[in-house]
Amino acid sequence: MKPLFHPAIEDVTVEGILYALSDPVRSAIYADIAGSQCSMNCSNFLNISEKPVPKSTLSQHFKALREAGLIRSERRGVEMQNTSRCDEIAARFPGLLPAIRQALNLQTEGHARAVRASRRRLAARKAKNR
Amino acid sequence: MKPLFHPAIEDVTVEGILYALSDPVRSAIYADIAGSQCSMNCSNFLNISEKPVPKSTLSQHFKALREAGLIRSERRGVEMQNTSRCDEIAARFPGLLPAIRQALNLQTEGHARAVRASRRRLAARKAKNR
DNA sequence: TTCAATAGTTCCGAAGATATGAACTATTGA
DNA sequence: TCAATAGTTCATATCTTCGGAACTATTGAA
Repeated sequence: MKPLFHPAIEDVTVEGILYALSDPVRSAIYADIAGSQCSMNCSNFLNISEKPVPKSTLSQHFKALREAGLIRSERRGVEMQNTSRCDEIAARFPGLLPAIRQALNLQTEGHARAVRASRRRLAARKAKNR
Repeated sequence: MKPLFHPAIEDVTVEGILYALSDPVRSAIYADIAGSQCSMNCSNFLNISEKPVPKSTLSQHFKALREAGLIRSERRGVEMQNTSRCDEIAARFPGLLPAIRQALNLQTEGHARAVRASRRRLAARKAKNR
């Protein structure tokens, strides 16, 4: 197998990072990898979205994250070990990734809150109509 | 003319912001608009890049920034007045835009430094071969 | 009012990017 | 050696983006 391409940290661009994280599937994958101490393999993410993501698509998403410089992928036996390169990126662009992560967290919290509120409204309406 | 669409601030997404700013022309436009007190019209940006950007393309870029929630565009006489919505976004996603702006600044500084160093090397080589 | 100038938008075809099923490669373990 | 597992690559259908040409809105001058 061809060795996978990883850019040198000085070739990593802000635009590349923003683009890689501008896809909901990729930002979810990245959040998982960056948030967990241990490394992750691709198959962990087949059900990351509402509908399952095909593995060829998943492979392309990992490639995009890799080529943006966000993750490092190394073969470990039969599967891939994916780790975040956030320390390197923090040295080059301090504060960028934490700010994005925080914003993504706020957004999912806000979304969860909206879903809960909508469930409450629905339940109230049902109770009223009983 | 149809009134231009601007999303409500609660419909603005992190992914949308990242995507809008992941294009070098758009991030340059946004940096200019956010960095200046006064409003900007589109024609200011025809020469924002190395090669001039056609106005139809520029119009699409403004649309992308608008629909991501980053700017507000209003007609002021014959031209458009573009202003940043960064205050609204700061209330929803605190710290996100400043972090991105800082990273983009670091990157252009780094690039300028690399260009200067390369010019110095070139000059040194010329002097040596004189 | 009419016309020209200015500033942008919209339309549309070409070129480029993305998603995904199918086929392929690499590794492990039986 | 073979099957199972994990992921990549390929081919192609689909979606996006770019940019020239045509169109729209506004202003100011004749």
